[in-house]
Amino acid sequence: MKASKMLAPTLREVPAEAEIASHKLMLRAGMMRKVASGVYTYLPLAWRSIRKIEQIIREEMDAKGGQELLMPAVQPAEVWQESGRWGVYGAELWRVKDRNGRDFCLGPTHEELISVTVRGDVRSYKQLPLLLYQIQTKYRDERRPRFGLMRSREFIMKDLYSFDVDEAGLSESYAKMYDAYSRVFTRCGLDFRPVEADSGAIGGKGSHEFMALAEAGESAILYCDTCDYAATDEIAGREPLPVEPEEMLPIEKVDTPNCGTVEDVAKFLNVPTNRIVKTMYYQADDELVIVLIRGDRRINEIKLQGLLGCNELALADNAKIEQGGSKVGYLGPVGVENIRILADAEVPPMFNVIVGANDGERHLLNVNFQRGDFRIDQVADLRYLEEGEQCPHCGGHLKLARGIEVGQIFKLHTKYSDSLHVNYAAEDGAERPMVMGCYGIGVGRTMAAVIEQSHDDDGIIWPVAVAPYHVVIIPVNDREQALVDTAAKLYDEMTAAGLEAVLDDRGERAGVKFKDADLIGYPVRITVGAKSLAKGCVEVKIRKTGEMQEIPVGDVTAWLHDFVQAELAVK
RNA sequence: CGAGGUGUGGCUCAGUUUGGUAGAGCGCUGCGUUCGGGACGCAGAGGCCGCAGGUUCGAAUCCUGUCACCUCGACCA
Repeated sequence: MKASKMLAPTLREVPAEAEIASHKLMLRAGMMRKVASGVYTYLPLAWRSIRKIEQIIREEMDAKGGQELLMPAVQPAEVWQESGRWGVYGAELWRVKDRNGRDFCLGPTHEELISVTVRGDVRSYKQLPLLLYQIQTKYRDERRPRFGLMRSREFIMKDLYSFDVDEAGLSESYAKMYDAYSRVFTRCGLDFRPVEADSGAIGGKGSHEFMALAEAGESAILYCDTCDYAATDEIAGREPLPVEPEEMLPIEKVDTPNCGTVEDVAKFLNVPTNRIVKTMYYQADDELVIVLIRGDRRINEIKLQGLLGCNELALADNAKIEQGGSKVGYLGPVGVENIRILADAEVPPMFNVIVGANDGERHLLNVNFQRGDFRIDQVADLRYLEEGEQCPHCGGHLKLARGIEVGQIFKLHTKYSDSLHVNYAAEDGAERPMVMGCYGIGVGRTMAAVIEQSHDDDGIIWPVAVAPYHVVIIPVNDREQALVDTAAKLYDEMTAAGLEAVLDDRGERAGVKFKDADLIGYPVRITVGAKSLAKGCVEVKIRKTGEMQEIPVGDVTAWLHDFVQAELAVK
């Protein structure tokens, strides 16, 4: 590619829309442009990287026996109604109507369609297992698109679906994908961790997310500093630690004016926040429920929603709660009737806790569940684990990190094969539901994650495997014919050798070319200058290390070939 | 969905308070000088100031509406 004709409009200034490094750099390097909120055009440089990531994915999926197909982005409402998700998916499902007013959606995922496809054409256990995948544009009408390709409304995703005869088969498929995903992200040059995860709206039990570690990541993960435990903060949980027994004291009601928060109460009564039990009212669909949790903990609404099995979950309106002397900030479980009370597992064993009194600005001291002071209908793990807590596996210390979710794998079991009747005839002739799994990779997000992890003040530092090009060749002065000729010769030679080269033949000064080369992040830069050429050499600079060396003109192509091969070898 | 903010040339922004016929830097075009880390000079091109109404002799500027975009929040009783 000649730089003079390449559509890579680099910017000196950062467009106002960008917040994080990867987004800024993609805009500045002339890789992408915004069309609407969360909707982008991929310019040629970005598209080359994306195609490389896709190719890596294809190779690894195919290596596990995956077959690529392509389903439509536009999906009729009927199949979503059949699976029951038309009603529960919510506002993120991008719904559209055709000219006749019939409902469709732009697919956010393809469990429904793949199920319909498979149930129509797969009948026998002899055809299983089956691994089908596509790389396709997905749509999610995010309430808040942000960070460029990190969270966009239209994005490219690889989604693979596995169909097996039984759970053992699913476990095998799942293990294959776990391995394939690890290879994909390793080849892309990412620093990542697979972590135990919640299966969210997709449903089913058993899931891992592949997290690219990055401060700009939107997800929090907890991992152990001793063993290999790692989980998203959404699902991380552990058994409560044993509590030291105490003598149960008589309940006492005390005034706690202007103490509407746990911190206020703790300060006012001079006790630690973990002596307090918070009483939270939630609206779960049509039901009002109470959740009790230790004062220094945070309720994990994902766990709560999972327990309740509701579609909508939110803190209840104050108006609904504040009846008969109760006041938000001074709520408690004692004496409450007709409302279901859930408690985090840490709560029941506690002694002499402080709760709101449901009576103006007062709290109760020395309340004990074990004495029957209040009722609990259901106990469960409902909280977030915090950094520094003991690891649930080994007792080591948990650390918190942020990550970008670049992939997730799920065991769906028979969730969709049941609702969508994806059955097969087993060896004994009986009809059984197929056991399914689904496995996604955010392609654009993977590219953004690579940049997020690999850049410096000057620009992107592409790993060779996903770099738009391998090398840029810069004649340092366009008016010296020997330099121009040598650069052109190298360019032809490298291109003929199958290397991906850009010849910077623009009539720019050297400084501009160097700046752009660093910004765009070519792994290798070859500078053709008079001094080196006098010795029959060119300068070769490796972007990643900054390492510079002079190599004879006749040897550079071979050198580059070896360099690229070495970088592409999976570590 | 709630709160705040911003819409002026391809990009970054000034001008809006106090209405008077549209600016700067970067980028772009041409010429010249320069030429190894975002050069300089001269000459140009490019904007119905988001859109629609209104007030006014006159609106980028004031008023009303609307759209888009950005940020924060949507959570601890």
